[in-house]
Amino acid sequence: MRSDLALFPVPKGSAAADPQYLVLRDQIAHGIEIGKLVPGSKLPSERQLQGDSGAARGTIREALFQLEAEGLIYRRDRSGWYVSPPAITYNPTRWSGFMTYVAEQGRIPGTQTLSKGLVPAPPAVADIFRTAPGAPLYNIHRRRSVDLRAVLVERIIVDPAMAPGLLEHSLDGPLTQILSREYGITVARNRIDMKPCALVKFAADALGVKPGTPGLLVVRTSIAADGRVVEYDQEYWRHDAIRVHVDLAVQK
Amino acid sequence: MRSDLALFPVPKGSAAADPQYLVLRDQIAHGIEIGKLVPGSKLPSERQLQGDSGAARGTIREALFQLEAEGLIYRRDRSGWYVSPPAITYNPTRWSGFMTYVAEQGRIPGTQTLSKGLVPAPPAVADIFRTAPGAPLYNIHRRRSVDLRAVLVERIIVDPAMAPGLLEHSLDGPLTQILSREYGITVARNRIDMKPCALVKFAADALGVKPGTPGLLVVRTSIAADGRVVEYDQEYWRHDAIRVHVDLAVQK
DNA sequence: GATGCTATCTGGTTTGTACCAGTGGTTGTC
DNA sequence: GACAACCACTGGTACAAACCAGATAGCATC
Repeated sequence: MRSDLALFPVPKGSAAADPQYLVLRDQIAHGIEIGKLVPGSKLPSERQLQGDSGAARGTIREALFQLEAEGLIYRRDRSGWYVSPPAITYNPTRWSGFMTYVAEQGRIPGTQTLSKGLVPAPPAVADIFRTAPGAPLYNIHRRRSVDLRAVLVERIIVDPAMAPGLLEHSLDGPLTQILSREYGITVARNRIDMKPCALVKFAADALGVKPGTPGLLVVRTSIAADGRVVEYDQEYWRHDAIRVHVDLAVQK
Repeated sequence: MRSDLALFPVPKGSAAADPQYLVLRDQIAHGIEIGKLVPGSKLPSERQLQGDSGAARGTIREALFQLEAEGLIYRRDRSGWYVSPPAITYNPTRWSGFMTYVAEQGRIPGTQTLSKGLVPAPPAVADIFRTAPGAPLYNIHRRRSVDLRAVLVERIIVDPAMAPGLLEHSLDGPLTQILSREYGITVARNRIDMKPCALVKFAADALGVKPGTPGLLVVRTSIAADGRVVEYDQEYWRHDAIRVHVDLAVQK
């Protein structure tokens, strides 16, 4: 069975007036549940499903969008619809980098650096780094994948004052390691913000999805023991690829 | 300006080949940004927009769905489209109940108990409470609102052994307070799981939205100092109503 | 004043058609 | 064997036309 956070059975509701697209949704979802369709496998084409069910293509697509919103399937542009692999659990409390926690879950992590360079700090970012607006900051743009499927695109900002020459290193590995090993920087605190979002164009393009596909925006600010900001990181995740788990003691 | 987690300007991308529905989206989004449309206000009807823009109704709806996915607007079934109010920030690290943190953000919290009773524990839930499958547990179903708009529906499970007679109390207020004041129970740890989801039928009905509307599922398990589970809570949030903020020290 | 009916407005669903544009496999050439 | 050209297939976008069903407000009635 698909792992699911919702352990309670969901009341079925009267099957009476379910619109056709929800009925179709149920049929496909059932196929996934019983394992007729395994993660990664391709669904029949829309026109194929149309022929099978007799519904109009628009109705078929409505059902597919539904399943996509639920994270059960995803699409590869103009290639087809595929069954989603299980999500990666992200645990901000147990701090380990992407490469580590993906591997721990028995999956294969991958990283590609899309671009790196110096950019002048926009006012809001300068504020975070406590530097002057327009001051040059390292800007790294990476794409990360699980089992060869791109799951997130991120933009990392680092102050050159903290890690001079950072861009000379290969950034396709764990950045945390580089910062600690090469520069002796250790992170003391993390501030993390998350919100469901629609993937904006630059993220959608990098992930090869349609702009507007649902996603999760995770913004992480890593802070050193002396209070300086080590790293500011915006991650745009595919919404079906992530699950967040936080385990914490209650602060009074 | 709308508060936004993404502090960096998003590269515009070539405006050349933007499909029509994205152009429409931009126009409406612009209207919201400059304050021509304020939170809570109603958009013109779909047919009205159709007349204004000359596009087909389907195209108009495509643009509206886009804005909905981004959390900028929401719909009230068969009533119209409205501009979304700002999201509530949810901070699991600073533990205070819904009533408290909503009020702290200058908004008006509300709670409605939809149902309460005893249910036999499904196996997975029994496991969490370390009790026998089928053992009776309190099951509370509530809807919570911000400024009179329903933002989440939750299902709370409590073991009667820990809080006998709990259902006799009014549950339209903070549950945490009842548990601590009436039963002397204090929460020591919280385990929280989050994942983007589509709102299943029962949640969608309670929130008055279409099933499949994007949402965020938050599952919280509260644990007492002695390790017993105090409360198991599934919250289905409207995706545009919540933002999560976690602030934590790095554990080695 | 409260109640209940009704006309109308709004989004919800479905069908059908048409054409565009990227993917990916095949074929043919060098 | 490598490469380029080609083409069939797949999803993406857009239009038009209906009809359904809940929301709402105004009106008539009790």
